[in-house]
Amino acid sequence: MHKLAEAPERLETDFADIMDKPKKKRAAAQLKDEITAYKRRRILEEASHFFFVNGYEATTLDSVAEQLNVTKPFIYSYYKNKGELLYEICQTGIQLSLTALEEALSVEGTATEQLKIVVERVARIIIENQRYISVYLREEKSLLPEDARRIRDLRHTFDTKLAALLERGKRSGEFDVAAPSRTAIWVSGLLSWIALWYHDGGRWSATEVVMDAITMVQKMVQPAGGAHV
Amino acid sequence: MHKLAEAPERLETDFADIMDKPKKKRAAAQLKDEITAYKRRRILEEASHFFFVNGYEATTLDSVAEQLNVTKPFIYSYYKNKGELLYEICQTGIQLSLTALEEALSVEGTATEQLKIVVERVARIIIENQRYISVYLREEKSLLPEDARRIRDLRHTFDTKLAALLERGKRSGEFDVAAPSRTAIWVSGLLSWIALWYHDGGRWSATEVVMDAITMVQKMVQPAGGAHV
DNA sequence: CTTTATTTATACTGCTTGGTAGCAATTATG
DNA sequence: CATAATTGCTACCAAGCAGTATAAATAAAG
Repeated sequence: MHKLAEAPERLETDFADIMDKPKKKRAAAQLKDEITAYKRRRILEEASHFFFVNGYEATTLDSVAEQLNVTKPFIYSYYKNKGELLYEICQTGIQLSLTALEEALSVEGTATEQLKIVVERVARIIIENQRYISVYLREEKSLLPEDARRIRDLRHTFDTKLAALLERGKRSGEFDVAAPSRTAIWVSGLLSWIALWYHDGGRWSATEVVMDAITMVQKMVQPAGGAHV
Repeated sequence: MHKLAEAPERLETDFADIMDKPKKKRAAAQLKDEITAYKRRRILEEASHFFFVNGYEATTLDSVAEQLNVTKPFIYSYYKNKGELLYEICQTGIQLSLTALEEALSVEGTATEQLKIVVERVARIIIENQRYISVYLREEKSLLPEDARRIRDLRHTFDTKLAALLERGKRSGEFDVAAPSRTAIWVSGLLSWIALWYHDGGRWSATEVVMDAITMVQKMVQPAGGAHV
């Protein structure tokens, strides 16, 4: 389930330090960093689970530690406090969505084709990372103001790039949108809503939800005269 | 700002008691009940404000009391505990939306006309009662299971009635919706999203948001061949 | 003007929990 | 194997807060 090999996200390596030491030590240091990163990820996963199920304030770090079969000070040696944990969770969720959008936008195609790919990929990412994203949507008020700000900036970037795509489709005549920047917010809202609403093992499968989302968004931008082909 | 005259919602009057007493006493008892109801409303308002801004768990009843220039035991003489306050807030928000929907549905007209009225009125109610509704969306996990259940039932009623309207429009050929019950959920989600996203004094006015919501929903149900007239 | 009932405040408790100081165990190093 | 360094744990504290027992103040009743 959790392969250690699976790439730590951030190796906070000290370059000066690395260059000073022989190869063996460097390799050892890298492995250690990977292990550290892995531990951080595991803590984050379990924390996000509890935050998702019980809410941020109602979750005790003792319960998170217990789930990991460690103790609270263990967590504190990897994160400076509870708030940092929340920030990482929220940031991760939004960053993943933004990355998914950017990757989808890099696929060549008409605005219509691109929009479909965007909605499909982002919706999938949102479902896969539901915990992270819904924790963000619910607990934004628990973030430190500067942390909340940073994440809001990411969301704004998301909306802006989406708006640019709609603008392109509008100019090409594929879409009928009065104000692309405003429509982008509704589309982005529709996608976010999935995180709050989707329930694993619920009435509808992930695939059905993704397909529905595509249909809904297509209709939201479709010209009154019918879909562009 | 807060007129006492403005009708208490629930007069928990004991009828047997009332019938036993002369008119004067009955009138006095009624006034007392109105005052009690008013106090309850004021507590609820301030509590919802704090829950909205800081979150449920992060809000202390001492701070709510201070805002009202009373003390914590005062609150406890009108609500049995913090959880009851949360329940009333969440319930109020969803009940208002449902009532708005039902009233809108009682207006005669084609499915297209009715849908427009529904979206307009519900969106307005959601904006006006944003605090109550967004507290519900964010703090559902903090509710007691049975309370959460009761409110989910209200939401389900909402979605079902909305689906019936879409079904009617589908049969009349006004709407193009593959599965009304599923589309209803997206529409209901779009409306709920307003509570999380709208910001008083933000970039867009309440009226603009309502108009946008109408447009979006109309497009979501509009047949590929263009809007029905 | 008493007396009784109601309403609100004072003052407290018990518990939870974020966070930490200092110790034990484990691992790496020469 | 001895020593150094890292990593994790035990045991604790201080603060915050939901909830309450009880007294004071106020209003109603006679």
